[in-house]
Amino acid sequence: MEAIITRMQFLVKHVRLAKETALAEVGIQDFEFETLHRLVSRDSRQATPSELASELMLSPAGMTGRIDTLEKAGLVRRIRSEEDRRRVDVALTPKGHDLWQAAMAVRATAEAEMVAALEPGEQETLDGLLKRMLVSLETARRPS
Amino acid sequence: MEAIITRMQFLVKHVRLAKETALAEVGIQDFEFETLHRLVSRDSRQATPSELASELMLSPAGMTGRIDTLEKAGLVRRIRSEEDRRRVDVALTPKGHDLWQAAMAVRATAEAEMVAALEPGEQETLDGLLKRMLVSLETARRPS
DNA sequence: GGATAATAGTTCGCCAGCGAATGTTTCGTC
DNA sequence: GACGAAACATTCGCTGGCGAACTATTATCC
Repeated sequence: MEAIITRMQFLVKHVRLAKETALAEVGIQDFEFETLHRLVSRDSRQATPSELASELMLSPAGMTGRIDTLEKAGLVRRIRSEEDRRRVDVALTPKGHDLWQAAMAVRATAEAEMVAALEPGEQETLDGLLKRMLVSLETARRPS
Repeated sequence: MEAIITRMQFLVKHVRLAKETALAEVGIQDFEFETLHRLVSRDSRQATPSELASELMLSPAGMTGRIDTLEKAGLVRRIRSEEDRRRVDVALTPKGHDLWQAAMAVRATAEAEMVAALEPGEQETLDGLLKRMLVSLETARRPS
């Protein structure tokens, strides 16, 4: 039981390092890519910092920092919302979209390396188990 | 396939946060506990920084920082090796051992929460899959 | 309708970890 | 036996992220 967590931690760390070195070839960092990825997965290609922060399990302060970096690199731009002027929309720039696309290719190979040890059927089993654990955690956290 | 990695990352992050808040009650941080834990799991109750660094997947510089913190807190002490004077042995102090023991209790409950969603049999399945992925990564990394 | 609370984002100070460079000590080799 | 290479740990500068305090805007309620 304890082994499960330890092993997962190592696997995650391993894959993160592999991904980082792979992404370096495209000239982008892991946390930048991850943020762009969340943006792209949205229909509108944009989201508020709060939404991103919660999806990425990041503190608001940390999110601001990330967006700063991305904006300075020209991959993203901030747009103050008109209806609610407290809010800010983070929108993907064309440059950001291009870089995301380039990064997608190298990322896939880096991540595939880890799962390659398992048969397709086993991968499904694994995914199912992980999903159930996640769902259980989400629902357990709700009442708080 | 991509989902597997994403879910694992979230689970790991989740359990790390839960563990951190739990460990705070005992007055110890996650990275401190993790280091103590590695020390305790050794017969001699001590290890060199390099050994710890590789076991914890940490850079040498990061390891030095951790040991500094632990030493300042009196949980650990540095002993220069006599045979090889480049080496340093990190040894657990009585205080360190006590704190580790207290931390073990709260940690267990925090980590168990995550795995609780699965039946014992499923836990074994999961552990087996994870283990195989780890072994595969280790052996693949060897030739480099 | 004006005081008060809640919400969204940012700033500030701090910390753990990294990479690169450094100081020591030991090993290999000639 | 001396000298260059390798091994260990550390220092230094930097960076991403966090919590707490702050600002600005909107919602609530008497």
